[in-house]
Amino acid sequence: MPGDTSSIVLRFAPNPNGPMTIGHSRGLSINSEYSRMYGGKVVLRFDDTDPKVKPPIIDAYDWIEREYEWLAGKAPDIVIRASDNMSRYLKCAEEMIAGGFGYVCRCSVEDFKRMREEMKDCPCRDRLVSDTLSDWEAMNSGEITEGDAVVRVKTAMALPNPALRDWPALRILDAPHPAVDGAQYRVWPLLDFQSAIDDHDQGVTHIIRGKDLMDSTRKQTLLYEHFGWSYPQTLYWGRIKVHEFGKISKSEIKAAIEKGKFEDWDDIRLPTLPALMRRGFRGEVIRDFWIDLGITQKDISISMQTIEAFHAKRIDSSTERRSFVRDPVKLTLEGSGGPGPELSIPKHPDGMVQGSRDWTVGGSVVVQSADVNAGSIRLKEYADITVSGESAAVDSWSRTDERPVVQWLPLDMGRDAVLHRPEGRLISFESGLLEDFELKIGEIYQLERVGFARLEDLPDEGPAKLIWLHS
RNA sequence: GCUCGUGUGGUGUAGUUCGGUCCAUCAUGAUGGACUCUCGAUCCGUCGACCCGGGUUCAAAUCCCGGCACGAGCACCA
Repeated sequence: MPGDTSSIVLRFAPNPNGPMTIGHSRGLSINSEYSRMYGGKVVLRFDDTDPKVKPPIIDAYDWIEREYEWLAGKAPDIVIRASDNMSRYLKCAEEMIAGGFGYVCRCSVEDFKRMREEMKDCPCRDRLVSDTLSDWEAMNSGEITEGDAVVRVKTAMALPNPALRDWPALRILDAPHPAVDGAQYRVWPLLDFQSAIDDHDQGVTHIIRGKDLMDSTRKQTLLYEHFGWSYPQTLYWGRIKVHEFGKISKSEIKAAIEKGKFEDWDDIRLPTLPALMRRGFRGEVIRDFWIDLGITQKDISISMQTIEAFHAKRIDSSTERRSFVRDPVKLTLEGSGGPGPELSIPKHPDGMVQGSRDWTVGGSVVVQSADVNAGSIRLKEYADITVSGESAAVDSWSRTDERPVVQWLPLDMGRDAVLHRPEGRLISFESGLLEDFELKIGEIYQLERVGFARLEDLPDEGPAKLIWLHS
């Protein structure tokens, strides 16, 4: 990391207009990891100064703090809401106007766009400071209506980069803010202005952000020069795309939820952090995954499968096994001798999880219907059998030949369960019998020959609810 | 259109600052085999890349010039 790293201050600044998504998780992982490496601090700042186009959701402040902790493994060092700093932004704006490096512009959007293209000064640019100051007051008092004026930072209209030419800093918005008292403010700062002031006020030393914000850095640097501040060191990462999800838009997800296309923000088909949490992903594994990828400015495109493979590898050795027989068929066992009714099966085949699952085998067992077609099968860890109709003859207790090994359950050991599994735009429901041994809500199990799943609910009445994690 | 950024196997990366130690690293993937009473894991092998074209040089992934491709910004969004 460049610059003085003796006591770094980083920041992570989401908009609380929904929970975080997998996209945010990269930014947060990288910021929190750098903070850990250098013994620095992270400011969690809610950039919530657009009550109109991206209105904050009041619950999202808490969601995000929880998600932060889940992913980073610790709470943020400082939590700030931009909407609490409104008076500071307005004061800075006034100072900017009074200092002559900002002005109130009353041109229409189209007119200004044209002047920007033609590199021509806007007529509002060279008005007397006193005139533009009175316009500023009029903006705040309500004499100027929404859309009729904007405060711009005076840079230069001849700048080669069109994005930098007299960029907009504040605008009028007549909309209530859910976290701010009523109609207290009319003029709200845009991101580049708000964030620039906050970074300075909060003593941010390093900014690590997506390279789509490179022009923000340049805009804000120009503003810092006006104020005589020095800009933080800045690092960028490239665009990230997850194949399965494409572009993620919180407002589109919100609309889809309202239309009933998804259950809620934690619908298991969604790329949100609540959905990932619900499926049983572990925050520190997701974090390690992003850190493994590193930060480069290259645009990258990864598959959810890559994340899942990484996750499976990390949790495998600490995840207990359970049997889950889908589409079960009941078989009556006919045979004598054998190991007796008590059976002990390890919680994990390699013994990384100590202990065993103790089964009591009665006269009946269940196997998956697709497995009985093979005729001769081996009930794993138990017996070689040959199926005929609804009964099965035990050929041998020990493994004697190459017949397929199948999952099974003593009938009395199973309880009804439904596995919920995201299948693209749909959710599939697979019913079966789940091994009823030391089940705990919230726990992740590897369902043998099926995959990893989280046990979400274990009602007294009705089937247990399993949520698919990954294979 | 203007501005900025990025190009290394299918995917993600190391190496580029300061040219040689790079017939290019590691992981994942694909594939062949061994092993295994779930999936897998493990072990052995194989496949596969420096965007293109010039230039400088004894020597270029690395430096220079010119293309090309992709991405982002040019919002009264964040």
